[in-house]
Amino acid sequence: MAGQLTIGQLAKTANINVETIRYYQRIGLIQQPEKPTIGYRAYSDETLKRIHFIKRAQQLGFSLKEIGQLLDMSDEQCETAAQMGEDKLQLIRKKMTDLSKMATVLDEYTQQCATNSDHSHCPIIDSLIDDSST
Amino acid sequence: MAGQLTIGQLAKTANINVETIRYYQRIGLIQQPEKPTIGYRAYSDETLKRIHFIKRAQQLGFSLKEIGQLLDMSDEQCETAAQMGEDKLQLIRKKMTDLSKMATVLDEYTQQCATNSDHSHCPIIDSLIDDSST
DNA sequence: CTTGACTCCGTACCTAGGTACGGTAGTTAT
DNA sequence: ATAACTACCGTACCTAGGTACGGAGTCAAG
Repeated sequence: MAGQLTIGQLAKTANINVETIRYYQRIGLIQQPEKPTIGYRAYSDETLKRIHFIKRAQQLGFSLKEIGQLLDMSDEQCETAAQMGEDKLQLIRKKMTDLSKMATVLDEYTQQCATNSDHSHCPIIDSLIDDSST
Repeated sequence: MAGQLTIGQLAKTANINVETIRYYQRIGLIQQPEKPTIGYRAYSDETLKRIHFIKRAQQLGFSLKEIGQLLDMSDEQCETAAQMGEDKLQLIRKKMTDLSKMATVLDEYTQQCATNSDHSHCPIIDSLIDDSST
């Protein structure tokens, strides 16, 4: 069914903004259908699938640029896709350890704040000023 | 010592770009010293400390806007600082679980790629297109 | 006293991922 | 056929965190 949607219908179906679709066209992520002599441009559900792809890939942490590369790949380049996946995985793991470190330090600071009886100083502010732990 | 640095010296000491200092001044994070009639503006090591504060707070995941708020707080507002710390901590933990989910899915995909013998299809691409798991 | 390095200042540009505006053309409902 | 929606299109604007440029002033060394 469907297969022939106006940009507004496509936007609604994909749960995305019309302007975003137009933006994706501008940056070459999706193609703009030919404009018919009569009526509006018709979007196929190929395009809908493509948008779903984009959104899912975004959820996995891929940038639009990387998503473009993924979309440009044909199946022969499975290794490239796999490599990109692994690279991204590395990056995610790195981000996680970074965040973990942040959390540890922040947690320590807020704990100090909670048990702070001297109200003339704030441990958080002091820590950031004095550089005793970073 | 020191205490009287030119912007270039300050930048070098703080290991930061001159333009970045000027940017921080523009957005009000640090104050621009008065321009003397003769010579260049002189930066104190108060400013240096402030930059250190900014950089450390950034490492903890605070935005420049939030850092501005932290810097504006006097010690009476320890509770506010503590609250901001806890809020940020929550956010970090949320980010971590999100990343963890991403990693799980990505890992699964790349594993499938590694054991893929059918070279006419790439599991990563297929997964993103077919939406069988998201 | 001139050359090179540095400061000062405003303004423009950059990435990433969009959102908003405004005029015109085309479509649908009454 | 006229109002009320949409589509179409270019362009401007937004956040965040800067970086780059260009001209003019200033300073220190040779």
